[in-house]
Amino acid sequence: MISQTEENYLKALWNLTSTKGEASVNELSKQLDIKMPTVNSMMKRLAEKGLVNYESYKPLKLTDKGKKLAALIIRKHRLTEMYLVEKMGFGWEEVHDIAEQIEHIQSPAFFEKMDELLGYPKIDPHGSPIPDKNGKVETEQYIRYIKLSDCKEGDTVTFMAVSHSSDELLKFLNSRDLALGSKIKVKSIEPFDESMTVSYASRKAEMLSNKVCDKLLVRPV
Amino acid sequence: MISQTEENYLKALWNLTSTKGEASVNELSKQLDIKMPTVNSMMKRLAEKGLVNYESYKPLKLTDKGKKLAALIIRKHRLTEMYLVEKMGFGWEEVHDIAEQIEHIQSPAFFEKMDELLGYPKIDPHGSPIPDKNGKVETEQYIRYIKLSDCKEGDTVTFMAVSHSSDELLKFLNSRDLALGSKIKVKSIEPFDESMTVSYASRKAEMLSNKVCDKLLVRPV
DNA sequence: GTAATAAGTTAGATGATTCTAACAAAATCA
DNA sequence: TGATTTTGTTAGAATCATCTAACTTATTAC
Repeated sequence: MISQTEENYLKALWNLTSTKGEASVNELSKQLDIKMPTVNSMMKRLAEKGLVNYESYKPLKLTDKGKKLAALIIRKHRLTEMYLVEKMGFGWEEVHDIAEQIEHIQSPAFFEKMDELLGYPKIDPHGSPIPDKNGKVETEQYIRYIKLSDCKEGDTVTFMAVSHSSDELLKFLNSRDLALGSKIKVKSIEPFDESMTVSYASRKAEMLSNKVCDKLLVRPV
Repeated sequence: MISQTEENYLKALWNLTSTKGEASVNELSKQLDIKMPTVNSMMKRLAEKGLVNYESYKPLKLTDKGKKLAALIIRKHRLTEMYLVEKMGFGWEEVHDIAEQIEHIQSPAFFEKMDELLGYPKIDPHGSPIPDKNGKVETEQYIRYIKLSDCKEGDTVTFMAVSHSSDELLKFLNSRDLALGSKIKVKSIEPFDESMTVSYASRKAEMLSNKVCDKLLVRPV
C-alpha cells in the first residue's frame, strides 16, 4: 500500500520530471517544502517499493510503475478539478486546494462516476491533459502548445492552457476576462521588458507582462 | 489543529454517547477496532485539547467543544452521503465508505457548495439528521421515531430512517424494495422469533427478521 | 465477601514522517 | 586546479499513532 505522503512525493516528482525526465533531491525538497534529508530517505523507500530509481548522487527518475501510479493520482486531481468547476460551480482559481485533498480518496467508483458525469473529459479547467485510466497522457497536441511569450508581433493564437497556474495568476486572468479558448492577437511587444500588448474578445488593448505571457500556452490559429 | 485520526475518535465517541451521554474506553476500542491502551492515551490527548472529559476509571464524555466539533464532522459526512446519492447517482448502500474519507476534507467552501446544491437538506439518505453549521442537531422529530420491532400487529407506520446501517442491511432492503417513506403495515408477528410479516407498496407479505425490524425506525401514520 | 473476570492503565517498543547537525561529494568559480 | 558553494547523505532525535506485556482497579459471580 502507498500512503498519502508517498503519493504526494510521487506526484511532485511526476511534475518535476515531465520535461527533463529527471529531477534532483534539492528540487523535490523545494517543491514539497520538505527538508532534503527527509526527501532523501523517502526516495530510498520509494526505490524499495520499485517506484523510483534512486542511486546516491544521481538524479531521480520515476520507474514505469512509479510513472503510472503518479499519473493515476494526477488523473484523480484533474478529474476532480473539472468536476468542481463543471458540476459544482467553482471558479478555476478555487479548485486546486480542494482537489489536492480529494485526489487521495480511495474509491475507484467515485472517480469513475465523476468521469462519467463529466462525459470523459480530456482536459482539466486549466487546459492540462487528464491521464487516462492506464496512466497514459494525451500529449499529442499538448506538447505542441507554445508559450505566448514566444510569439511575435502580429501573431494570432488561441489560448489553450495555463502552465503551473497559481491562484494569483488565475485571478489576474479572470480580472482581464482572459479565458481558455480566447483568440489572442499580439499587437506589439515592448523591447525593454518583453511585455505584450494584445487584443482579444472585447478587449482592444491589454498589456501583459512577460511573467504572465510565459505561463500562457497557446496554439497558432 | 486536529488530525484525521483525532476526528475519527471524536466521531466514534459522538455516536457512542448519543444515547447514554457517556461511553467507556472499552466500547470506543471496539467501535474503532483499536486496542484499549491506544484509545486510553488518545483520550488523554483529547482531554488536553479540551474536547473530552477524561478521569481515570470514569466514563468518557465529550465536552461542549468536543460535541460541536464532532457534530460538524458528522455534518460533513451526512452532507456528503446526500450529495453522492442525490447528485452523483450512488445507491444509499454505496456511500458510507466514500463519505468516511471525504468528511476529513478541509474546505468550508466545498461543503457549503454541497449544502447549497442540495437545497440545505435536513436528513441524509438513511434518514439521519444532518447537524447544522453550529453543530446543532434537529432531534425534535427524530427522537420520536420508534423501532419497527416495537410495533404491534395491525400497526401502520411510515419508514423514516435506518439506524446504524450496514451495507448488507441496505442491500437487503433494496432487494425487498423497502425505501424510506414506505407505508408499512404489520400483518403478523411470529411469537417464536419475533419476526414480522408486513405489507407495503407492491409487496403483499414480506417476512422481516427481528434483527432487521430492530434497525428500521418508523413513525406511526 | 472473596475469587474470578472484565476493564482500565502504565511502560516500553515500533514504524512513519518529520526535523537539525554534521559530514561528504559534486559543481562552480576564480 | 584549488577553493568555495551547492547539493546530497548519514546520524540521531522528536512526534504521532499504533502495538504487546504487565500491572491495577472495578465489577461480577458464587
